[in-house]
Amino acid sequence: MIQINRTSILPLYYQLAQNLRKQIHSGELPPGSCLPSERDLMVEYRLSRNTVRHAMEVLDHEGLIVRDHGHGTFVSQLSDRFEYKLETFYENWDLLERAGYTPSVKYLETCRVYPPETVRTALQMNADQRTTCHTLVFYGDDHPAMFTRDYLLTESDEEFDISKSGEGFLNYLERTSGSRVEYVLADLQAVEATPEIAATFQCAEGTPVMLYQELFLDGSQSVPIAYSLNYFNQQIVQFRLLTRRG
Amino acid sequence: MIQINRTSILPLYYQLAQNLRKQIHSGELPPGSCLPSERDLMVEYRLSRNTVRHAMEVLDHEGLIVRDHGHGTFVSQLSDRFEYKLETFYENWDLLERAGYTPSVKYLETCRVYPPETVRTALQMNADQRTTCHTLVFYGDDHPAMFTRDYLLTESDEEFDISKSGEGFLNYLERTSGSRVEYVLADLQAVEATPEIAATFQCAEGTPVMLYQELFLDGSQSVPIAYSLNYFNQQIVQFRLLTRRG
DNA sequence: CAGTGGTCTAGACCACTGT
DNA sequence: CAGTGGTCTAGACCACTGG
Repeated sequence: MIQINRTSILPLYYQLAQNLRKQIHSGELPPGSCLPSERDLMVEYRLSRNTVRHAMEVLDHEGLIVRDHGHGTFVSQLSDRFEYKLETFYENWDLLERAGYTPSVKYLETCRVYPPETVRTALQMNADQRTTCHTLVFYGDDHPAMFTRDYLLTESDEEFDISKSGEGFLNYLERTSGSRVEYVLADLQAVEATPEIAATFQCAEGTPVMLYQELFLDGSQSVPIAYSLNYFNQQIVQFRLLTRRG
Repeated sequence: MIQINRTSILPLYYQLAQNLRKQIHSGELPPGSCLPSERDLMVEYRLSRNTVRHAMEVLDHEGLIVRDHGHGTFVSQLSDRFEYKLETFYENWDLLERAGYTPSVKYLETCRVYPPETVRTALQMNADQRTTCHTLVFYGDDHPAMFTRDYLLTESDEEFDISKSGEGFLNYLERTSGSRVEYVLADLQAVEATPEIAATFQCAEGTPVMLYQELFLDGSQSVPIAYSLNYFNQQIVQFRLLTRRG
């Protein structure tokens, strides 16, 4: 039960956080239940108070626990009511899993194209440059959930077929670009379903759909890596997020 | 320049963060510029390293700075490119200010109503209970930006006219409910403009608009305080958010 | 009151970056 | 190499909550 590997490369606070996360997700620590006090965890895991607090801060920021001054630390009662953890981004695949679906992907095509102007400027490109463009459809329990078009700066025209390789998009992106994706600047709009989207989602043309655009950035926030257009089928996935007071 | 009040009620890390925030917003520390190292700040403000790091963590979570291991800490180059700070929520008024508009509000009406079922269940109400309902329109530079309908649990049928009182919605909410709003569970949908919305936004009926629903919660996450329907005019305000790797 | 989380110190060592 | 941020310790005192 108590498992901290002191020789691991992983930081101790990280291992403790992961341990508690598992206990929460497994139901061992159900929503609303009380966590051991920081001092108890100190003794139990033989860690300093600051290290225990570091772990708690991580879980706190994720929205998984609530800390009540002078009272105790409790498992959030909302932990299963939002898809978007605080301040983190997700791959479409993971979003579907979090929403309780079994994800699958249909790969449509890969090609080299001159991107739309919004994409071009976001990626800081010249007008004569082309991008690699992947088009995919994600399914949740075989219902069409997301229509995705990714524009990559890399020259590679390697096909990206997640359904075959099993490789996540972020992994693929980082492997081909050599950069680590650290930030995503996202933009959310309500738009009318184009014929392409309507056919995919089996809805009427002009139906309101959510367009989620993502600009992938490295740790310096100045090197764009890719741009992504994601149309969401609201029947399958919704945007639910938990925010807190500033 | 160096101003830390050691007798203040405010924590030292908080004062340091506030100091740096001001220097960033004033342009004294422009985007991309390098902050003093943690050890320099230690000496400059006569604080321990941990306290300095605590301040940096706060700014980091806000997305205001970027920390680069072995290199330095820098002011984010995106600080003006997203409306939603990480993990925090905003009042409509503040959103408009952040987007560069001069906000104003038109107060439409206050009444006691039986709320829609989604609202009723979110607020954990019985079918025979009524809510106080406020309807407002927010303007940015006199353009209609948000159409808002708030459902409050409080009995009060006091009119809430922000344009007269100058009181923020959160303040009003906390004053009348006696609870402090600590969390907002939000839900984002693309919907067709109803006749009411179309008239307000001066767009065609059926145009896709963004519906942002908010459930206001107290610190325990178990006491609902209010529910809010916000229709956003995408011509005026967009949802742009910065997320980071989990 | 005892117990909780919140703040703070003064050290230490490590991992990483640039020159 | 010197300098940066990342992790960790072992203390201390405070502010708050409940019985």
